[in-house]
Amino acid sequence: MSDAKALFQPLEPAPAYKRLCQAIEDEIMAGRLKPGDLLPTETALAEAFALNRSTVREGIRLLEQSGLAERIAGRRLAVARPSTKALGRRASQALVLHDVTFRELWQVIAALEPAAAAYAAEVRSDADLKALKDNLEASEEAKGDGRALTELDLAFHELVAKAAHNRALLLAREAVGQLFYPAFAVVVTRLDTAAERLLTAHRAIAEAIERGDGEEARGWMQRHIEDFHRGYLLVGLDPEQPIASVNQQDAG
Amino acid sequence: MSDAKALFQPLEPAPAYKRLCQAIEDEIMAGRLKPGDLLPTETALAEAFALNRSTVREGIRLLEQSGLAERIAGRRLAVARPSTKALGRRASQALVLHDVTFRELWQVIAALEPAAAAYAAEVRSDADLKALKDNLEASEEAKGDGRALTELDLAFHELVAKAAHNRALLLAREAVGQLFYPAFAVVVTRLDTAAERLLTAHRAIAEAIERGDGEEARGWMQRHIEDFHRGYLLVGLDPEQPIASVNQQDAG
DNA sequence: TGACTATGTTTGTCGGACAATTGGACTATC
DNA sequence: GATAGTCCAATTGTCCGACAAACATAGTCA
Repeated sequence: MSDAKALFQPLEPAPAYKRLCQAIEDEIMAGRLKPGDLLPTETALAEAFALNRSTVREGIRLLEQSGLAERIAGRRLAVARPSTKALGRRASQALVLHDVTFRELWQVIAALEPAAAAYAAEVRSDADLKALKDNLEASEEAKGDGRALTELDLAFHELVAKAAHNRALLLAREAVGQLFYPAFAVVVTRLDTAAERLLTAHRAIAEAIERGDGEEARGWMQRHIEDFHRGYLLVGLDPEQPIASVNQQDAG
Repeated sequence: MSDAKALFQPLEPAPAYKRLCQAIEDEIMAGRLKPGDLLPTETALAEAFALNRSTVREGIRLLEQSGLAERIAGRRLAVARPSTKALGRRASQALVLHDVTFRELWQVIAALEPAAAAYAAEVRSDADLKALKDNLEASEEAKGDGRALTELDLAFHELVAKAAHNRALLLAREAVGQLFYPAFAVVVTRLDTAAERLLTAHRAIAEAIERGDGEEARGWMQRHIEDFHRGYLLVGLDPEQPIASVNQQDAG
């Protein structure tokens, strides 16, 4: 039994619409279809693959959803690169459905963010730096408004990651970053010292990045992330609960 | 012009098949549809949404591709959690299409793997440990076979991540880990010292995890990852080239 | 009881059809 | 000559109806 399973491949008994999707996907991954290239029209595809247009359309939906193709100018279908945002959204969604806990997410950003800060200090551009400073300024003004400050904090961290000029890093943290929103909002809102500590850390990180001091940036970011964890505990939330339940948890 | 873009939202007259997908997705994310639940049949959905079955089928394809639904027993459609494997595959694909470089991927791994090793040392189960030891044993025997050793190395790192019992971490590294395969194969094959160094590191990591010594595990893992980077350079590959081009690069 | 068959259900695929939208060519107006 | 309006062809979104194959179930037969 197990031998047979190892011996024989699935032999492609997939429905036609899946095979069509796979075929186009292969063309894209092989580089024969480049991002931006227009795909044939549905009727043309139907003819080429000897399938009905309905079937072709189903296959196209798969491509569309995987981000490998998108409607250009509302109409024609063009090859595209899956966007970081969309992928991050999918990943976040999946993590929520898997009841991922705060601890799990925190451990990931605790690993990624300090690294991002360090690399940012090494390779940031002037535009990156300006964006960080603008964010700092806005944060100073939003010090009282928990909701706004939360969004600015998330934005700050994303800007740091962008400054590191590393798309893999950006994608990885995008997936987990968004999920912290509710948790962070609770901490910032309930802990009156949180806003000031946050700003201190952000200022220090931005400054270290400006000076090009990677180790300093890494260290501040690490403490900043650990601070978040402490805040989460102080506010009375349980790190072992699914992140999706933050709204329900009694954080009184 | 730029004002108009900021003023007006897209207004979202999305096609029916997208709205259907969104509607079901919302039900899932709200928890009213749980993983495992059977979705209505296509005809039932068509009736419920007052759409044609063809249109419903297009919407279903979107759900299917996003991993939120899958065919159970070949036929009926059931709510599902997007699998880590599938998500990782999509992410890998996206990274390749974005011409992500070795450097970018390596920086992510360099941040994640040491953390994974440290956490693994703290929370690993006996089964995790056994899997690691089995892998070590197999690796000893495959010392000569570059191809096999490459696969075993990737497996070892995945086992470490699994031992950390952190699904977010697992997902993040899955996306980048697979992409290293060709790069790693080249290094192991061309550098005759690589196999031995690799085994030494793996042994030390496994031992530290067994002892529950997180810092030791982290340290060894970190050096192990840095070693990989050195090997990549020694073999003559350029870290700033897209990872997808490893096969083309002259690594002589 | 267990194997077998009949039947209805559900999906995969097909063919054709039509309205709405869009891009482009063409024309009219200032 | 540039702009606006008009028309036409192409393309997509949606619908309708149909049928074969795979499957689940119940009923049948040994």
